Amino acid sequence: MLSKKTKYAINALVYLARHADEQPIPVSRIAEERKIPLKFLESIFSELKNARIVKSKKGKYGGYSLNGGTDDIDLAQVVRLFDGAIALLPCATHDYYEPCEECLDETACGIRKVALEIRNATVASLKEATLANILAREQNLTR
Amino acid sequence: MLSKKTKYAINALVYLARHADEQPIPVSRIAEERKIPLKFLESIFSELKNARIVKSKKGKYGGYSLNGGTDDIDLAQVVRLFDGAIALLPCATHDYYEPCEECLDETACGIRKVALEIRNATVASLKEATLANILAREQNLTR
DNA sequence: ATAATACCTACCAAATAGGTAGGATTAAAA
DNA sequence: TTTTAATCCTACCTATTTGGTAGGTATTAT
Repeated sequence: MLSKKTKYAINALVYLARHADEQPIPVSRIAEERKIPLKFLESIFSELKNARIVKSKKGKYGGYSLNGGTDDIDLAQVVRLFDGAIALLPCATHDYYEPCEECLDETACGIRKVALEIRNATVASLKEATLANILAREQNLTR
Repeated sequence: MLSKKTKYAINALVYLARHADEQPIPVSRIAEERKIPLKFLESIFSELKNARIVKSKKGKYGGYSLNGGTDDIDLAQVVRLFDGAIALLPCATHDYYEPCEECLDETACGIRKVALEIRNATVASLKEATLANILAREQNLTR
């Protein structure tokens, strides 16, 4: 399960993508419209900015905007940023790799093979899910 | 990421599957061989028994054995038992379903569609991963 | 009887999740 | 130049979950 933080982040980014014309948008507006606790969302945007997924404009009439096009931001980036590794097992991740303690031969481990299979499929789906792709899915009700 | 509890459970079940001929097997033996804390593993087996995934024999020379064939037990059952829902979002699960608070039209939600896609693929992989299948993957090094 | 096992109840410490509080800094507008 | 509205920063907080431990009771083969 995704954490609330990740869910909030995704919702906020989709909101930014949907209002790409009127940016920058203040956090307060997103917090209100999407019913997300303001201070919590502020800290989320702080992390999104550090990760260069959004950029900010300070002061009055400031706010956040997407850093890059809606095609450049996908859910794999966001999930990794807030929830860490995507795989079910540390031995099946690329970025957060750790071997299992009692694994004699990792390349022969059946459990790991399942985990790798699932990880590959999940990452592929999450990478395909760019903000543009999510918006397109919402238009296209025939699914 | 799977919890340690789930990982321990999977490892213990694979151990039982691998030694299907010499059952029942005491928890102490699995704990020792797989380096799992004994008391913790005991509580895991208690849950596995409640879920009728294993069966027990009390007293001296007792222990646990698989309840059913190695084809009947798959990772979806085990993961659901210990970690709960498999999907990334509550609105994309069958058993643990909950709507999103701010979702106006769930059937049109792009994020949910991604989550459903991933869930379906993940559940399919986990169901395919029976204990028999895992053992087969370990034999078959050519993957 | 004894040894070895499952089973049961209670407790516990550390980490994580999900926030809140209070302000300092910046920049546009009046 | 003051006001307003925004980001940014530091610190704190509480509840839940995770990953165990402790200490025993009941059961069964030898």
